[in-house]
Amino acid sequence: MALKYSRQREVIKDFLCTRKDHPTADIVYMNVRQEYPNISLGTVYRNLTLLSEIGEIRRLRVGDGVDHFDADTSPHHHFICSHCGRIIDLKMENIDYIQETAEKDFNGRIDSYSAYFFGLCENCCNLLQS
Amino acid sequence: MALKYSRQREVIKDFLCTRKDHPTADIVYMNVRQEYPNISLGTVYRNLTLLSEIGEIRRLRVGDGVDHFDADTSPHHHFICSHCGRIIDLKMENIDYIQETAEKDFNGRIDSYSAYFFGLCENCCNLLQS
DNA sequence: TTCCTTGCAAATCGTTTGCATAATG
DNA sequence: CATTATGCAAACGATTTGCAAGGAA
Repeated sequence: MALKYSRQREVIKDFLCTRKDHPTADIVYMNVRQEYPNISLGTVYRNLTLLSEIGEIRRLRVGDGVDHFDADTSPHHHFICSHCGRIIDLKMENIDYIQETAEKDFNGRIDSYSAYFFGLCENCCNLLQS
Repeated sequence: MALKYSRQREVIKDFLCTRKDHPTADIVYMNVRQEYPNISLGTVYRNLTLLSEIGEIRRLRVGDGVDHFDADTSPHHHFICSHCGRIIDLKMENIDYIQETAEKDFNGRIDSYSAYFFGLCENCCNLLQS
């Protein structure tokens, strides 16, 4: 299964790189279609899956029932606004020791973890208190 | 929307309390049906949703595309085996300070967080190395 | 009698897949 | 030429919903 070049894949990746709001497949589709009008939704899904399998992007399952995608593959955590659903990158100190904490009393092997934070984003905070 | 008693809801809740493996709606349905043969899947979904909304159970979205349910609503974290998919309760020291860590550089309000750990469970560890 | 809950089936939503065709190496 | 990728549409799996009938307060 050697990878072959595809214009569609390039456009998808490029688009994702311009965004830091973790778009869904559908959002990617709608945007990419403006530059590449007859791309199909299936192709978008296939490429997003492929790109995340080879580690070029990350697939985020934040619990809202829809997959989100992130071109930033560096280790970082996310905040999800319970009001508007926005997903925001968190810049925070390393918390990898929670993995060691979890390993202490566990019979098995822990390889990774994911941490999601929930609450109100700055926008919604202001909006709701006014 | 005052809550009225329903036998179905009781049976669902009772069943969930007997399990610590975080079953899906479908598993709940199949089991409950043995005691209550003509319950419908829709009713199971409706009650699981209702029960989690009033805080009597917890809905877990671990990222496998299916919702799992947990009768244990006390704060605790979960481990998901990447090989067999099993979801296991973790008994571990409190790590709530990761929320404070996250709050430090964040403009907004963080109310909660969820942490999931991934790897191989004890069973699969042994299985795969033999 | 009010209105919450049910069973049933159809609908919805996000995602995946089969297939014939097009593009890459 | 061999093989991967595409567009399209149909299929899929999990979950939700509309509706008429049943049951609790």
